[in-house]
Amino acid sequence: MSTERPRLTRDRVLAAAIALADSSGIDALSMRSLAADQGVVPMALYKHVAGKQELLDGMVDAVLTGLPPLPGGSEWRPRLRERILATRATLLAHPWAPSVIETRTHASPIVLTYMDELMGIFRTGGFSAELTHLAMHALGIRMWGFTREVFPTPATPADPEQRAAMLAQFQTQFPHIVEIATATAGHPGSETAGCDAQVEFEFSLDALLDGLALRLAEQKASAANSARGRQRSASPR
Amino acid sequence: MSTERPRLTRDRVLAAAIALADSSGIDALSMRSLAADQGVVPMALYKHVAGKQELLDGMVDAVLTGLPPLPGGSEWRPRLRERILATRATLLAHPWAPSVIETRTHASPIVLTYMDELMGIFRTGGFSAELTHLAMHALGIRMWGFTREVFPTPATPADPEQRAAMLAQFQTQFPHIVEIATATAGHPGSETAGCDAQVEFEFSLDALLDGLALRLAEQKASAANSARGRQRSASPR
DNA sequence: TTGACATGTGTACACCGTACACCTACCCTC
DNA sequence: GAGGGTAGGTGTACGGTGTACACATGTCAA
Repeated sequence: MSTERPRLTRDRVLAAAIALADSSGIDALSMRSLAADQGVVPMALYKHVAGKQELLDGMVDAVLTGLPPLPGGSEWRPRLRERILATRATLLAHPWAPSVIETRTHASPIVLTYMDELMGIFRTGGFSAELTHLAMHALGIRMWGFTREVFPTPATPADPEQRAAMLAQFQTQFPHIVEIATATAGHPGSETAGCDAQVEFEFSLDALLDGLALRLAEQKASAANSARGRQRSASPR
Repeated sequence: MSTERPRLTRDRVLAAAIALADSSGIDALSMRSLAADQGVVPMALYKHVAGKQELLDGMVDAVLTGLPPLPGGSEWRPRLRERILATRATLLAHPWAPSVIETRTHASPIVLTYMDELMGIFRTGGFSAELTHLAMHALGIRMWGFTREVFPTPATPADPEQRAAMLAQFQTQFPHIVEIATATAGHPGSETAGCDAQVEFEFSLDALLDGLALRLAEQKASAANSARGRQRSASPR
């Protein structure tokens, strides 16, 4: 008579964890709350998941499974751009994903595959192994389609009079912040918590890709130079 | 006879917290461990610090206080570069700083001052308010002198035979990762936890600055264009 | 039918942050 | 000097966390 609840599965546990984190936030996701959500005692989860860290690892893997297939072609830049923006689109559905990804300490095969594919895009695009390494570092967390927003806002007092006074003080103390905040006040959604708005992300990504394109050109030029040098020093022999 | 311990101060609490986090890691820093370290009961700390979050805020502020003065001049690029690298040098002494900064939700006046100064560097360098806004987003967490390393390594089995088998499997499954790992194996310190190695950080920063320089040139070009346009349409009147 | 094994339970432990009431020792004022 | 307010430190307690360990149960194979 107690066979109402379907049997627990690792996949079911992960799906429930994702759903719970999506709806109630990552802070509300504890082994206990997840167990209660599944109508089960906390320790039951440990039969399907080694612990909380492994649960989070699995959640990331499960989300990454939804990624579209790797774009083909040999032009590194559009391929990379498309890939990263697709990842962004996938992760945007899960506000907790950025912070969880950032705190992972071990890469699962799925994560490794993702990174290997990105490196492959660089390599087939003409980047040397060395330059690919640096480029991956330059991408950093941006390879996951988001950037950590470090634009925290100070607490504003509720009383409007006090707030006006604070704004006046701000005006003299942080003139550029006020200028930029007012200049871009019309942008809705630029205050998104986990991920920054689309336009800002694309700006950042494209600026970085410009820088990498310059480095690739330098690499090709120096390779051509050294080839000429080798030819020159080899021919007299 | 119990007057051995000097009186607690907010500054003393913050200094003790920083020292404890430096030596034992940020995970070992709890209100209880900090209190024990100071020979005091946990709740005593709350007389000087509102709570744990405020403690962490204060730790960041205390570290930032050690920053060198803002470099002068009007050339945005060397100024920005010097500023950020100086911040990096300051934060490198505190491995916990990156993760703590990332989790702050409110900006203290000290943090706001830092960001305002960065914006000032852009503005005096010719960036429009709008472009400065985007540039700050593009800097993102890199404005603090580090980038989150998202290069986690999978757990390697202790048994050498198993490890060899794993490496062989890696070779076929993640060829680019292996290629790049072996190509850059000689770099010591590239596995640093919180901050990436100096060369990688500077590469990333410079690549990004290249991209921003291009955007600044575009902005100036379009401003000149629209000025010409205005002149042309105004003169007939 | 029986036993093995996977699945779920119950209890317990050591932590965490912090609310609240209390005590104590100092400094300032009369 | 006496008195009192207050800042600093204490003790206890509550609700939360992850998870180790022993035990019960239910399902499938032999």
